[in-house]
Amino acid sequence: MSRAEQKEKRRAQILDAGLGLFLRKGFAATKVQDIADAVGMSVGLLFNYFESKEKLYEELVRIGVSGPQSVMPATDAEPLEYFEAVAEGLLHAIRSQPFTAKMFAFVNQAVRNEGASETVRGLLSQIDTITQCIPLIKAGQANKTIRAGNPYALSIAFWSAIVGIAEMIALEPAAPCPEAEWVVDILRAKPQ
Amino acid sequence: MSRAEQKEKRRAQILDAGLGLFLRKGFAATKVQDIADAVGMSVGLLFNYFESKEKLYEELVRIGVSGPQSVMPATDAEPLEYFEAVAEGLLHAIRSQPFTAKMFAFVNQAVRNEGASETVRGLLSQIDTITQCIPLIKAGQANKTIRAGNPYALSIAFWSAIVGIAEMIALEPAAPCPEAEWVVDILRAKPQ
DNA sequence: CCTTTCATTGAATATATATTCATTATATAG
DNA sequence: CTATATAATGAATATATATTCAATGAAAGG
Repeated sequence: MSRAEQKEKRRAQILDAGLGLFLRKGFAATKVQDIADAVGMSVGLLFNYFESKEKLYEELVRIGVSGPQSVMPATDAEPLEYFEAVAEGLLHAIRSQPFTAKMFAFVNQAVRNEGASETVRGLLSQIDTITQCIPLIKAGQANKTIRAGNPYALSIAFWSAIVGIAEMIALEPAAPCPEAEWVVDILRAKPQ
Repeated sequence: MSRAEQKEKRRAQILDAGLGLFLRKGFAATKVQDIADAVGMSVGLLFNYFESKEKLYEELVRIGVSGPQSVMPATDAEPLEYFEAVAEGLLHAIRSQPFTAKMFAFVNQAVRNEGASETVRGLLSQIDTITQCIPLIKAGQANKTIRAGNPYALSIAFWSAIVGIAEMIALEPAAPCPEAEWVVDILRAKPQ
């Protein structure tokens, strides 16, 4: 293995260990010593790969916001079907890819957490899924596939459930994952 | 106002400020200086009321686990109606009582957070609402009022939604609160 | 092989933050 | 009113943790 490959692998190990620890304990409660221990390296060495704990965190946020889970593609699909597809896709990814589950939960935790650096807040500001979904919910209400009610509140309910489930599965991968359909029923209009 | 009343009032101010800050930033990221600033007192004085930051946090957890939101009363009621009552009651409390909303979100955050002291973990260990609800969900499935599916997964979905909504409303009281009925529809069996 | 580069270490340093304490201000109780 | 208790302060101290750095080891490339 070349030096460059070694370096990249080491970097990935640190990022993965950092992701798990930041998710479980939060930024401030995670010691660089914890991360170094998790990877199996000395603290000093960790600083050869990342300038600071803050920069490591930033890098994870950067990866998170560019990942598939943060993408809300424009769509012409029927709104409720769109939410079904999003829920199916996310829950499937969460169930089958531990890294994706952790990253999804991490980003949503980072969004809520105040006191992040300016850089991090800037990266995260683009993510406001709850607000972005409101027009789609209105469209679904217009064609009677989504129930009546405050669209913002409906978006909060739907995404709270998705994010909460993701956190649970990320922290306890052995727990059974709920079905997407159940969550979509938060939005679905009752027949008649 | 007597000295004793003064002291009690001051103590309550510290607890309330601490609750808000711990909820927003987490234990480690919250500085005693932040709490003192929020109350409008010097750091030194804060230590006349609480032995340490840790003890202040413990006291909040103690209050939280003894509060109404942690109570899962035994019941003979029809299971789905029970979940309807719980959702109604909690969401109403969360909507109308900021302290309750914050406390509910705080306790659920504390439960997930690793690295708490032994004392705190002991206090929190009694709370495992998700597991406690499983028998009730099975009963509801037996009488066809709750949909088929893994009861544990159903409990996760239901409580993830409730907790997520509580966190959202606690952090942004101006946001519209979802209806209890929408959340209960995660569990509700479809007609026929 | 051997050399040279770079990964790696852990102790030393810098920094941030919890906690203490000597002192001052305030207000209660008598 | 005054004496006294206690509320209050903020600078000093202790401690924990991030970051640096000089020294060592290993292995890639010649």
